[in-house]
Amino acid sequence: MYSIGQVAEMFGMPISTLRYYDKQGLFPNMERVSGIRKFSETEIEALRVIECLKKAGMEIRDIKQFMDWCKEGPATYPQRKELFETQKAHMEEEITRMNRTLDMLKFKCWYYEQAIRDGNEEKLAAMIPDELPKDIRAIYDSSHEK
Amino acid sequence: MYSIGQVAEMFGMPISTLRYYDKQGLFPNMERVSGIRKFSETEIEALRVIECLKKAGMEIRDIKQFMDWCKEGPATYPQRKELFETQKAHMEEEITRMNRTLDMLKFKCWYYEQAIRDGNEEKLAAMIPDELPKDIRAIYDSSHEK
DNA sequence: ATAATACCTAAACCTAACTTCAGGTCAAGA
DNA sequence: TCTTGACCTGAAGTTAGGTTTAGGTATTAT
Repeated sequence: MYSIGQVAEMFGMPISTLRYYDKQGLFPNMERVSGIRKFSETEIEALRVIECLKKAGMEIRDIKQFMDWCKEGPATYPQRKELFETQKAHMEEEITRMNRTLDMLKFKCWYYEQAIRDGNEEKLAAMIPDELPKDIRAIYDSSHEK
Repeated sequence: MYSIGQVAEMFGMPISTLRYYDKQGLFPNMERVSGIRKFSETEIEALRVIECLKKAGMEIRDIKQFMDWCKEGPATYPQRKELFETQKAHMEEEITRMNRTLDMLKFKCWYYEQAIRDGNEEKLAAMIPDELPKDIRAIYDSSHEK
């Protein structure tokens, strides 16, 4: 059994955040001894889950939903699975999108390297092939003004 | 030359957002005719850049900085390059982190598939090898309570 | 005895990026 | 003429995910 201060220390997060999570219902089983929160292994594990799910971009609302389903028992396995399937699809989409953005950033880095070397952007215009993806061209074109 | 309404239509965004961007200084060269905003090709291009940079997770503040540097001319090439290098590193880190999270989500999907098939989680305990990354074990362990 | 800690609460505050609102200008159409 | 529609402004409201504040309790150290 840990006090809120100990848990905050363990996870390197402010006490206020733990109280906030509790208020949002993320520790539905937490005990109290004369008003004071007692974090058991259950809550420690829940906190690890919370960190994971937050990294997955899940909102507090949805994390609470998950915690509530866990509390309800095996009948909610399908819902829990569905939740993770949705989250997985979302994350895959995000990664795809981010890789596209990364390509653009790489192009921009290359572009400015050339521009610095040449002293101006004009010579570059001729070098940029027309088949660049539209968003990369956009970012290229826009660098023209002034 | 486009009106704010036309641009909003073109980009599928609310007029209020365009006014907000303008107020934040993202269109430093925009003309006005008797108080009314006139979006030229320059602003259209700027808007495409804004969309790209927002996807890269850049804040409005930083996008404004970039727009201002563009206005200042070639002397700011190094700063602009630096901005994109930083953003690129940040995005690469993000992608790495997200792939780890994705692994966890895949595990969770698999896990619940088994749990649903078996009807309970107990049989699974024996199947989970000890060498699982800590965060995956955490999410596994936590599914135990109740 | 008293003062420092560690805990508690409700409620106000914070930031980013918008959105909504209330009130005003101006040109074109019925 | 009058009213509709597109534009303008500053200011207030919104949402998420906390953080800070003000005031209170309970235990421990001096």
